[in-house]
Parts: sequence; structure tokens; C-alpha cells
Amino acid sequence: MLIDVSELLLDRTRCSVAGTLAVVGEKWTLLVLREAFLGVRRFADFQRILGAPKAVLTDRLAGLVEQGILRRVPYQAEGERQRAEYRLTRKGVDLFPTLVALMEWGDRYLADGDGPLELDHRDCGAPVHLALSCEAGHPVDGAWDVTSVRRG
Amino acid sequence: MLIDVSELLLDRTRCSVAGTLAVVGEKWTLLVLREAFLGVRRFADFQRILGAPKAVLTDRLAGLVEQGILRRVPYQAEGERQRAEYRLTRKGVDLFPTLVALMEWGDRYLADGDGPLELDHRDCGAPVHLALSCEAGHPVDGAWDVTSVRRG
DNA sequence: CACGCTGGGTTCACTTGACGAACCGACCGC
DNA sequence: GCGGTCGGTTCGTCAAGTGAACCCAGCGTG
Repeated sequence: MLIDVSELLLDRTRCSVAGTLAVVGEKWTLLVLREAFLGVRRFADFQRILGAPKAVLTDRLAGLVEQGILRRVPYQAEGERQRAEYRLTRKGVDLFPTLVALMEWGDRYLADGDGPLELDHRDCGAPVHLALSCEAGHPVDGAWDVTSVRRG
Repeated sequence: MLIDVSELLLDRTRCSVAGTLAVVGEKWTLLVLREAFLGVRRFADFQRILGAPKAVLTDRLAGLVEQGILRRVPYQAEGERQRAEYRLTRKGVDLFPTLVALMEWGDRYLADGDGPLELDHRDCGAPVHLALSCEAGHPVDGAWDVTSVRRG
């Protein structure tokens, strides 16, 4: 995993971690997405559950829509006027592993092993986890089994 | 994946995603950890590579040490006085999947497929990826193959 | 010994961002 | 019309990030 520090000077600007954090790294953004994965879609529900200030929530939802992570879909509850709800796009759904990674670390280190939510495979019901593995199929046990190589 | 929104009111305070973000969710923290995984250990190197304000960096490093994610190790370069460097603990190393998840999403959506860094298995050289899988061994294809169940 | 250099900080003025309460306006049923 | 709800904006206040200046210990050099 170790590489020469001086090599890194070049590409920290195009680092994908930094890029992703520029998109979802602001306060509340990942919590909004967590709720979106749990099925929350309406402004009022996000606000009530998260307790975030409305101005911030407006800003974060607009940002996520602009990034193509959420999309606004009109809906009309009966007896109410037409409103917009927020749904995950494919680009948004693909952030699921990020949230799972955060959750699993929190479960292990902040909740003493098991957190409040278990993820199960829809087909077979068995618990689901995130794992690193190589394309040859070997299990990869953490960061020290991995080397990083600069690409083009 | 969908669960009744009203069920969520209770546990958002003990949610592991929120908990983890409380620890590593401030600005610069995950970038500091990215550099730590790439082998950076010294204050001056973090500062030069990241370009973060010194005051913030001091604060983030102290916070990570306090949380047990980094530890200070004394070292002495030749012809210099003794200083401390920052190294990942086991708790810190276990954040690796989180960074890989962020990186893979950025590679796909911000860098058009391939980012600047490839992760390879140290033993066999094959590329390494993060994947969801269930304990029965089935591959899990994204968030919609997953249901969430509240635990005790 | 005085000197300047380096790494790892701290301090301080300034700007940016989060907060929370108040207000607003479209649309609904009555 | 009338009051209620949802989604949103405005505004004053307060916390956080920024960047430049300063500081200090200990090293090597003259």
C-alpha cells in the first residue's frame, strides 16, 4: 500500500475520493441519501426525520438533483395539490456501498458490533456485507493486502 | 429496501451512518485518511499535499488521535530533533472500505470509468473491488436486492 | 556562542456556512 | 372567503473554515 509520497503531488486534484466528497461531502448530504435509501421521498419527511434546517435541506436537495443523484418526480396525494418528490437515480443508487461502508464501521466501533439496522438479501434472507475481493476471486483482508498503482 | 417511514423516527439518533459521519465527516478528515492509506505520516507532508489550513489540520489530526483512528509515534530523522508521526490504528485501517467506496463511485461518475489509482491484490496482482455479498455467497447487485430490518 | 533553518504548532482577522425562527404563497377542502 | 399544509425564502446570529503572521524547540554551521 505504501507509495512514494512525492509521487502524490500531481494527482490530488483529480483524486476520486476528493471528487466524490466535493459532491456528497457537505453536512447533511449523506444523511439525506441514507433516508432516501430507506424510502423517504418528500421534503417534509426529510425535514422531520433529520431535523436539518429547511434552508440547508433545500440547498442539499437542489444540489443532489443538479448532480443527477436525485430526480424530482411530480406526485399528487389525494386531496392535495401537486408536489414534487425526490427519488434516487441510478447514479444515486450506486452510492449505496458508500453508505453501507460507513454503517458497517459505525456498527463495529460505535455500536459495539451490531447497529440498529441489518441488511438482508432480498432473495435468500441472509445478511449482506461489503467485502473487498480481487478479480481472481481471492478474499482480500483489509488495506494491507492491497497495493495502489497509478493509472495513465 | 423500503420500510415504513414512521418506523424511522426512533433510531436516527443511534444510526451508525450518522455516528461514523460525526467522527470522520468534517471537512478534510477523509482526505487526511486517504493520504494516511497512501503512506503519508508527517504533519508537513499532509499539509503540503492537501493544502489544508494548518489550524484545521492540527485539529483534524488531534481528533483522529483522540478517536483512536490514528496514533502518534515518535521518530527521529537524522540530523533533526525528535518529532511525532501519525499512523493508522486497526480502527483506522478498517475505514479502508469507506474510502474505496468513495473512490469507486468517483471513478465511475466523475472520471469516466477509471480514476488515477488502481488497487491491486498484493498476492496475485489482480485488481481489487468492493462488492456486496450475502452470507450465503450470492452476489448482491446494488441496493434493490437488499431489505433493511430493524435489530433489537 | 549567536545564527538561521525546519517542523509542528498557535493566534487572529476575515469570510463562509449552518442554525432556527419568522414569513410567504400556492393550492386544497370546507 | 378561511384556515391548514407543504415546500420554500429571508434574515439575524453563531460556529467553522481560511490564510497570513507569529512562535518555539532543537538541530547544524560559522
